[in-house]
Amino acid sequence: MAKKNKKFYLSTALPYVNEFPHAGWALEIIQADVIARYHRLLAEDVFFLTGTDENSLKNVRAAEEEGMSVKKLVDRNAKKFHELKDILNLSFNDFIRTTEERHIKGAQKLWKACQKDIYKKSYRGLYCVGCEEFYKENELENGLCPEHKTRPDLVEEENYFFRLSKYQDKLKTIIESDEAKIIPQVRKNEIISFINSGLEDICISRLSERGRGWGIPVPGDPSQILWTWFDALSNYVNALGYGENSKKFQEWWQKNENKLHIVGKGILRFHGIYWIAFLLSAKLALPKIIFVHGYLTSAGQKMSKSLGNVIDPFELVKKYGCDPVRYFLLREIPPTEDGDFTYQKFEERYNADLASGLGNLVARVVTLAAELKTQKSNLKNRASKGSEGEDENEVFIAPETQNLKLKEEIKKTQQKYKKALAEFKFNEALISTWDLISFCDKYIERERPWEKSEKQLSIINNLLFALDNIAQLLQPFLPETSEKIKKQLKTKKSQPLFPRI
RNA sequence: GCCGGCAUAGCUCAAUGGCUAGAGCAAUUGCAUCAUAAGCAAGAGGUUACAGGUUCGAAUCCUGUUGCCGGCACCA
Repeated sequence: MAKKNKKFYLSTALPYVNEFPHAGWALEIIQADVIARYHRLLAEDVFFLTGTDENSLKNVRAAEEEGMSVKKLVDRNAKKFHELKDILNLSFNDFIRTTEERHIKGAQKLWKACQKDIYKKSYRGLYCVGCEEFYKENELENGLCPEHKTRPDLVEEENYFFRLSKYQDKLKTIIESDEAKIIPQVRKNEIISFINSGLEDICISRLSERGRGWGIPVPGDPSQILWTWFDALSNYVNALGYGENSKKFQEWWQKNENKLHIVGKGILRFHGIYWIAFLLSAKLALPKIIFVHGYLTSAGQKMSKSLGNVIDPFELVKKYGCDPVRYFLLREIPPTEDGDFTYQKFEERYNADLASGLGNLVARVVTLAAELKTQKSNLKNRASKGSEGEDENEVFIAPETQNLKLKEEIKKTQQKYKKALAEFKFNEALISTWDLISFCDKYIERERPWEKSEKQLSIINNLLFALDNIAQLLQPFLPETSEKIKKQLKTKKSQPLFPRI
């Protein structure tokens, strides 16, 4: 009888596809990938979801600027986002686009499930015809549109509203008690203080003509489309088959405790409040954890087209390779705060940690092991010809080591690593791993395994054992490098992992 | 403006109110030569933003000042 593994569901946010992906998005999806791979290592069944948000008016406008149909634009850009899978070695299981039938069906089903909390009301706002956008009073410059320098019209239209106010107390309890846990604490506090300031009902539909008909129609009222956030958030259940109430949906969402959303700090409210409220209204299960990461800046500034400082993950990988990019983002950027990218910092990290640290250690150990292997097989050949095959095991990764100090060091590293990952502290998990690398360098220096001695074999075995463990720890972070190390330990053929820059 | 957070070595960050405030990177010197000029060791680097206060004792707690950051609803 096959044992049922623990299930683990995680999602990234869905990025707008009005532009190509930048390195900030790479940060989020790489963080998610590490968590997914780590849980697979723990022998859990993992479902890792990502995708693209395509119904936004932003996409309509981007298409107009480029003079192409919206469909064509979102197809082209969504493809680019999906290409990151190969470029960054991502292991997501599903990629949902909000223009897919399964999504549309699910979003409309969620709307109907929330029906008792939805009502129609007229909405008044300041509307700029040029921008085709509503502005708030404080967004205007001297009462004029900042873009067109014209006076916006006071427009009134009927929209559907969601009774968010009704859920205020319930939401407060859920967030405060960690029934849906927001990590880190500062973000949780922000959400609580936002709830405490009083929740008003929110508008969850738009007039269809404002979006040129692009968007998901409100069930029973085709003159309106779903507000993009009501639409987009439902992807987390739609990909599991909420639309047709599939077995998959029941197993992975309704009956599964381990559900994680990974989001950027800018969209926390949509997840920590609105999404929870929609789920409560529809009487669906709630996510367990919402992990909120910071943003990636470029040379200290926000990445923007006009500043020309946007970091392109495709270029980065082309120049340095996939694992160095993963390593930098996970090691250098504090997981829950903003972190900065510069080429100088990138290359410093690369040379110090990857080339001189990990790469050099693997090279020296593999070379030592290879030399010992050659010596041994020469001796053997002189004694008796052709007893091949046994050599392989002469110098091999010992399944155990007798060196208690090394054993203890590895155990200590594993514990720190585990604790760090449970708290999404990717950088700290890597720091512990690099402490073990440094321990090995000191061990080599002390034991001098390049000198012939009786201990030589056991020293090198110990090192191979340690490196095998290091490769294992690196697997979620640097999957390709982890494989390469394991292969070199086996074949004893040294090949530079990270050539110095 | 209101609320919250942060300020520690050149850089990135540690330090339940308690030993001489610690690591890594960068830089200096010595040792080593298995290794990708990589490794190891040592010394150097500090008014813990500033000014007060509480305490036997403060980076840590309190007050004030300065600076930076975040949140403050429908960003369609």
